[in-house]
Amino acid sequence: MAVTIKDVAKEARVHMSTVSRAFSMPHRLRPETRTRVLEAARRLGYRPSRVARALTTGRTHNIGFIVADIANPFFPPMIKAAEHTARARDYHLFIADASEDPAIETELVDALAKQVDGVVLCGPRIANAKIERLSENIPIALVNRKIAGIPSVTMDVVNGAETAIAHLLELGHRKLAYVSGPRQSWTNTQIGRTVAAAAEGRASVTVLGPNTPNENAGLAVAEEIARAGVTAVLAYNDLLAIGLMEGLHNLGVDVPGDVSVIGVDDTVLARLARPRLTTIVVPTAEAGTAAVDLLLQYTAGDEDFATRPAGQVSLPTQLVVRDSTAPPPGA
Amino acid sequence: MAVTIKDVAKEARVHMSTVSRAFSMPHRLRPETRTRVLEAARRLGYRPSRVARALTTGRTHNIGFIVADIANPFFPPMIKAAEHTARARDYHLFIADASEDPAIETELVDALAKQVDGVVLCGPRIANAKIERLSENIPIALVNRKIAGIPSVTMDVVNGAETAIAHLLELGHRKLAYVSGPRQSWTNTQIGRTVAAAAEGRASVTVLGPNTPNENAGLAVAEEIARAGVTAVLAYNDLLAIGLMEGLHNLGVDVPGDVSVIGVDDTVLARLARPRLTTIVVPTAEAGTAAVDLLLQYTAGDEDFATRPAGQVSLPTQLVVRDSTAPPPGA
DNA sequence: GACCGCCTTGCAATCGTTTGCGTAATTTTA
DNA sequence: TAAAATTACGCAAACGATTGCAAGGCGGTC
Repeated sequence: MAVTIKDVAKEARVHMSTVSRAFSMPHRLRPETRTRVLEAARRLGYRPSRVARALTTGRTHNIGFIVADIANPFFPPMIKAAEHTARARDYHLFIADASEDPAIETELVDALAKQVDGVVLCGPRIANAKIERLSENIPIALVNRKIAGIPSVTMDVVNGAETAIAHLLELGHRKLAYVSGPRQSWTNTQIGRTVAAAAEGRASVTVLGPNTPNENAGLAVAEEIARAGVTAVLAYNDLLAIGLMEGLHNLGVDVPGDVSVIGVDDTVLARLARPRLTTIVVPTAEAGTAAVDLLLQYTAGDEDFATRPAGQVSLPTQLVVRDSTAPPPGA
Repeated sequence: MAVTIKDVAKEARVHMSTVSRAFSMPHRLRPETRTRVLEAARRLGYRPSRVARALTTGRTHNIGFIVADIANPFFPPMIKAAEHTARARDYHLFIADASEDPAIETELVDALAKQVDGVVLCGPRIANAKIERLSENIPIALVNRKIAGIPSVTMDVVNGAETAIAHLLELGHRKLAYVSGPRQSWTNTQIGRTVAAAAEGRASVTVLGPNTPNENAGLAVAEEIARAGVTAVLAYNDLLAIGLMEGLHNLGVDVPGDVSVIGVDDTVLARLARPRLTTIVVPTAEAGTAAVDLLLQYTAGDEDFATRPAGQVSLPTQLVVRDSTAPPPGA
């Protein structure tokens, strides 16, 4: 039914191998035959079958892109950037949603392994050891996780969180809280540690969580925050922060009058929420691009990929102060 | 390197064809051999190669999912639902972002065609005639577009827009505007027509656009709206509506005091914006699910797919009234 | 003018499965 | 218990490309 290399060969009166070469090694053909073949291919509307090609070459020209939750507005810009740069390199992207579940994530890697050249794990919830094991079978690149020997791009949330805490301390806050995210999130532990260290000796820190990083969880944690008597809170991400703000509002607690709130990610939502959310902006699109480039360069060449050096990129973050932070009451 | 059907055959002391059958037609094997094979496969960690399988069967078990703009919050919930239902049917999803460009969209269909069993076009910007032509070569399902003979799921925006206009008329508005979206969008022309028809003889309608459906375009159109002297506007989608609200705010025009604004889609943003946006809610997740199910049922069986009846689904919409609509000034 | 080497192209094996066909083994039937 | 019917499994040819090898043609060199 579909037009194959054989049809083109017949049309151009050459052997299939010549047709193949017209596409993959054009310089090895006499210009005349090359154009004859290409012309025939054009006439017939021939497109090489990536499936068949993959079988012999071992390269599918596909990438798996696994995220924790597509609906989390943190991911779409990253996916978009990743898809665009992949396409520019002549690669296609499988997208899969792991639903914040390590088991699903692992299964997804295994399921995709045979039909991709590598996979990028975004905000993986899998344990390091397991990732290392998986990456023996298939090239893996990480976003928001750092493991020696595995390509990764991370956001410098340490610096971001330090800046955020400094901001709060400067405003005069002395009783802080961290609304933490998923336990398996690398970013989460990074932020948690940084908050503790940065506040050390200057303010108290209550940690609440772990929480699923969505608005409902933020909403649910509001009461606890109100009871805790803290005057400022840093949340694992914008979703939690926004849910929290809504919850506090429902409780009659004023943001930022009674308590200040800071998020992380600077998703579209941060600008839209009222009060507009002070947050740590992370370069998601750049991360997407960097991840596929790192992966592709890791899989390039034909020596065993595991022996090649794995690139590691750290992207800068920055605090953007909006309306959800202010001095504590009575200051 | 990877373990193949041959390795399993050797391990289980049977022919490869038996291994193949152990997976694809287990009932045709003696229970004893079947378990022996399956056991061997398990020991070796064997996973059939979908690539090789695709070559012989002609079915890749992959679906292409093409959207106009991944970053538009309208799409992620749809993609997520589509991916989940596809996975439940043992299919994987290629995602591609057409950047609101018909040429890219067409190219994407062609590029993906050889490695998918069908593609879902979400909010296509391609002309009907071209879609019909493409769908001769590869099964296509449509979201937010209706073409005879092609499976499609559409949102009943006609009813939604009628309700929205009725709402505005009842509030007392007599000078309306429609901020239109992309010219090639089926939804856009549906809404445009409905607005004109519903207002006929009861209110004037100014149409502004076409516009790229994002916040910036909405922001840019604000001045024109202010000058037009209308008291209520329906926008093609939430993004435009929200950008418009921001633009009006900058101009000192009060929403909903001076002009009422209604959006379409009910993305997360609608609840978050201030004033909270009155909008038409459309069932995006259901659409994603329905689209892949329609496509899969369209591609099932082995007669020529073009001869099979194409399912068409219309999903209900509904107006949710929030804070961005009110009676016109002086009413 | 014979030999050598390069350039161009054809030949055929291969990638990992599936599947129609054939045959040996087993069960059913008479 | 022999013949017929059925079942279980092996054989080998596809699927659509890639690629190492070889052969033929050609020009250049001595």
